[in-house]
Amino acid sequence: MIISTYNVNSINARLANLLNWLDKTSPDIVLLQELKCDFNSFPFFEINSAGYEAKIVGQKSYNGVAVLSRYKIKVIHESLPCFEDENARYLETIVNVKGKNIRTISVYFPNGNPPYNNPDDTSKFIYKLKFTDAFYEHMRKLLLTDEKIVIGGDFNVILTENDVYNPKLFINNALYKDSVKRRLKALMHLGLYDAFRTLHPLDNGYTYWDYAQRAFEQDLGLRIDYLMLSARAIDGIKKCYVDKAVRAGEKPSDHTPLTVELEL
DNA sequence: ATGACGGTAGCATACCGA
Repeated sequence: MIISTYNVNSINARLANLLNWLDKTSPDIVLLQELKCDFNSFPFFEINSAGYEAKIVGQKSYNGVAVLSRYKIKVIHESLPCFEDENARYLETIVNVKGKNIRTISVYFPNGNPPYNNPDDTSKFIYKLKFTDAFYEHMRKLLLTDEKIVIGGDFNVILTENDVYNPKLFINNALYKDSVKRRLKALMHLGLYDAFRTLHPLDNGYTYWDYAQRAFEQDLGLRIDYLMLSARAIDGIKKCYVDKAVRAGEKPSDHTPLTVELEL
């Protein structure tokens, strides 16, 4: 079972890139973020033709998340329960793989930094914390069960100094604030396992490089995309890796896919 | 502190991102 998470930064701008990657790597389940399109603009025909069912929560211009699968997908939640949100950031599904259920969640956490033209505006940061708190509350309930759960997403959190090319540059950044890191650690203490770190304690594991200043060529990256697995799911882990070739390819997203291989 | 650079909306330039 191969499961990937990928922030595509517009699925329509990334369609050739995405289809090429699906063809080459053939994941069973893909969790996408930042579709940047509404339901009617989503390329269902092309995705279905590639052999994948797609369930999506769309939004014009911003956000948008999807679950793609070679197996049947049942939608459970199209937004975070108990959280009023106009943004499309959360999709929870159950995928039935040869009689076994796996709960899959695609999530796009808020960035939280202020707009450039208003650096004192904390409203986006407050929204980020509220979204994260609501996510925690939902996970607390979900993780009382004994299910196989795989969460893939752009968490917009730099957890440690090993997850960023130059920690000093991010001291005042919303991705690296203590209150944000504390919340991600609290989530993990509920029983979510960081698949990449479990297998690779020392590698940087960057999944994002800024488009500007040739950041990718210099490996000025951030590890902000995560695959978080419940205990039952991490039990079967075989491999976990970042697919840097996609970021190096034609017309890339600023993120690259992160993949886990598991026994169900 | 600002702007790289890229995407969207929509037609010039503003907003968003991490």
